[in-house]
Amino acid sequence: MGRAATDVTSDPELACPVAPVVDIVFSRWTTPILWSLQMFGRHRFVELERRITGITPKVLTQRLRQLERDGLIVRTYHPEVPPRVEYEISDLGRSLGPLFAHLSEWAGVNLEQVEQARRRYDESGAPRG
Amino acid sequence: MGRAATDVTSDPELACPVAPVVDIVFSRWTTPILWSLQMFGRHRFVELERRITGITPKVLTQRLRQLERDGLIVRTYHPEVPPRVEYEISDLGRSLGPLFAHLSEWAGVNLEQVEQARRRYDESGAPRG
DNA sequence: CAGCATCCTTGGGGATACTG
DNA sequence: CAGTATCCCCAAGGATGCTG
Repeated sequence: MGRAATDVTSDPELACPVAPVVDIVFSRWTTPILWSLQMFGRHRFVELERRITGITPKVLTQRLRQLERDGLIVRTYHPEVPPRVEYEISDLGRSLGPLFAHLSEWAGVNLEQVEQARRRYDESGAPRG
Repeated sequence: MGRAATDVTSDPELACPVAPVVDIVFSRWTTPILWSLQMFGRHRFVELERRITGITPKVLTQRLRQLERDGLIVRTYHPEVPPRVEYEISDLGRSLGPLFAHLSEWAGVNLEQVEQARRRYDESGAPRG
């Protein structure tokens, strides 16, 4: 799915062991989706659509399918009128929790440094050479 | 840089605290680059180009600039003939180490489950509804 | 409601060629 | 060597409209 070119895994020695995870967990929009399901529980399609600002239904569908296929979320179809579909995080998806915590902790500690570096670079740091 | 649309941070309450990190750390090709510098130390441009299979010089330059701007790597220009440029990881970049370890540990434990889920989905799991 | 179909746009990357 | 400069392409993503 997606970026075949990133598949550096073909060369075992030089492979970056993080690469496979990136395609699974950090595709566009996936972290807000997983985050929403993780934090606020079960969601219907529209609820996700509303919660995640800016996403279009088409793309939301695509991402949900991908996440379902990867086993990170569970989709439940209720054959009613009007139809109702619910998405919830799976155990596998929940296992990403500590990882996300780690990530947001890193952000909390270091994001300011990154922005500082950017300011410095933009003012005077243009590459000499 | 890149995906402005992902900037869900505008809405504080619903914001996914992980989102900002994603743009910084998990852009395309950044993890192999950081991984190489982290694991094998200082690199010249060609060395990186050779180590990271499939990347083009143009894109490598782009990513290196981005990482330098974000303060995750340090670029050193040696005014010699022929010119020599060296890239190394910064302290800030090195602070991602535990995170990467966490990621690759998650991969080790759960990647097989993901692939299993995919196989199951592809065989019989097409969304009913 | 929860989507799928269709059309269209865009810009990230790829390929190639060229300099200081 | 370490990049820039161009050109080009395609697939992710947006917009819109329609169904079970």
